[in-house]
Amino acid sequence: MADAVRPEKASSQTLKGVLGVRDLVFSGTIAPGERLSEISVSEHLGISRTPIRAALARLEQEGILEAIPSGGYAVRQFSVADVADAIELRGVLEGTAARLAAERGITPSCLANLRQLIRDLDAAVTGPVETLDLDGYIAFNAQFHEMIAELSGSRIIQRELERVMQLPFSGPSAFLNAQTSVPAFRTSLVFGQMQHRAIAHAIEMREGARAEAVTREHARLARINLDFVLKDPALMQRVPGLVLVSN
Amino acid sequence: MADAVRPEKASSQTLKGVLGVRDLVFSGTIAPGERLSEISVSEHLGISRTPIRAALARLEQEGILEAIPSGGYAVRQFSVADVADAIELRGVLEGTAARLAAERGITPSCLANLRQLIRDLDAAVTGPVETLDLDGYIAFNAQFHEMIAELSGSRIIQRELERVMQLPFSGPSAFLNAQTSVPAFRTSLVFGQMQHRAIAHAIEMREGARAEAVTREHARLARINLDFVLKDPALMQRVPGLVLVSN
DNA sequence: GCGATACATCTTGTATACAACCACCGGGCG
DNA sequence: CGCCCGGTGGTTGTATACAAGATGTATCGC
Repeated sequence: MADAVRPEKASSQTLKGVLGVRDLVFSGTIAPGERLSEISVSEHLGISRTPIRAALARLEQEGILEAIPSGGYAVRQFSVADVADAIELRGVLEGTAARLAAERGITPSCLANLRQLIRDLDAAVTGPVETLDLDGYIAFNAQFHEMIAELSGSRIIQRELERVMQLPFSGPSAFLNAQTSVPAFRTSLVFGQMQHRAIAHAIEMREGARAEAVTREHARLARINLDFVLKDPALMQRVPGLVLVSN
Repeated sequence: MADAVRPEKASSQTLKGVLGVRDLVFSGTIAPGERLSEISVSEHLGISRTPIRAALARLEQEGILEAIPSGGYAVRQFSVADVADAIELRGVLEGTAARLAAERGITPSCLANLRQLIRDLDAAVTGPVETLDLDGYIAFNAQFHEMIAELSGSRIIQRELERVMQLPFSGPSAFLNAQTSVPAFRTSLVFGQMQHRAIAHAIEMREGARAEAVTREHARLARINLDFVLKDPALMQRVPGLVLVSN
């Protein structure tokens, strides 16, 4: 999603390889645990082995592939516990980012942006549940979490947070798309937005401990959504990364 | 140090490349911010460009190089604040690992291992400060921190913790080597060991909050050591990664 | 004299050919 | 009949050759 705007070093073929293999994995063409050979991938995508090699290495550090001891890569397999841990980890890191933002203070202009974002999110969830602007909420929600990372004022934390969110199911919007049709879920967005306000307020008031605690708890919303989605196979298929989860 | 025992996928040439470039960077041959071209590195190490390319990509995700927008890599430059943040980050992650270990509980055999490690560390710091077994302490200390990561019972956390420790100055033993000659430092080891005991006790007693808090604070010892080392250029040179720190 | 454009050189990105390694399979020997 | 050993296929690891892009410089025009 946001990865499309990351030129980094992949000019063309390598990027094609990354995207292609990602699709191969998330579409379920290659089963979790299955080994994938450079040559077959390169033939399948019509790209030479060299960029495929680079793409595979990238995807390994991205977390959806794992290196095999004897060489080569296999599709990484996740358990439900892994997903829960990834969510917990995101909560811990975002909580730290929020705490640092509160402790170190943020500039007035940043505060203005933060408040604007809160207003945008408010607008998206205000009114009767039927008229919620879900797409807008998802976009602003992603922006909000991105901003928390920035406000920490720490390149190191920011970088690590970006890394953790690369896992397909640990992002803040991972389970949102799946549940558009579930009524109870929509009201939970309102609750999530209350937490957003609390986080922003804590940062503004420089209440570090509160900012951290609330942000951590906020991430556990994803955990709840995960449990919910797991009960319904139809919903599971709408969460892209969940094909990697075994049991 | 512990990287030598990581075959992963680098059989020979790529590994040589990683080690070679690492040395080039840490020896100060290449200044922070300086661009390093594949061809010059490949000539310098007598290796073809292909494995060098892989090595450079590895070192980028390891954190000591950064990708240049126009292609290629440069030696990453760190500020003192970055180092402090990396230490904070390690504390947060280790704290989480310790909390999870406490909350989820550990097996009796793991507990026995943990206690044994505490005894080993005790033995290394017992007695007059002149006779401290510093090398032993460093080794057991590294083992202790590794064990905390394992006890979390989470592959995800463990993997992330390993990643963060790859930064040369964020490991638990990063500043220990440098200060063998400083008397005041040695007594701080005793204090650190008290924290080790508290962490182990908290995990055993399943006191998650305490385990997390103490482990976080324990990491800040490194922060103190950092401030101390920064005052003395002679000491700075004994911490390998500190050549990457600019101001 | 200054700016812009075109060229030259160096850089990385890509493709392909070769070598080494691992694993599997078959046959022979104990 | 089982185990060990050697061959063979396929895989990844490495080297090199080529193409495309970027950057810096020099020259030409204004």
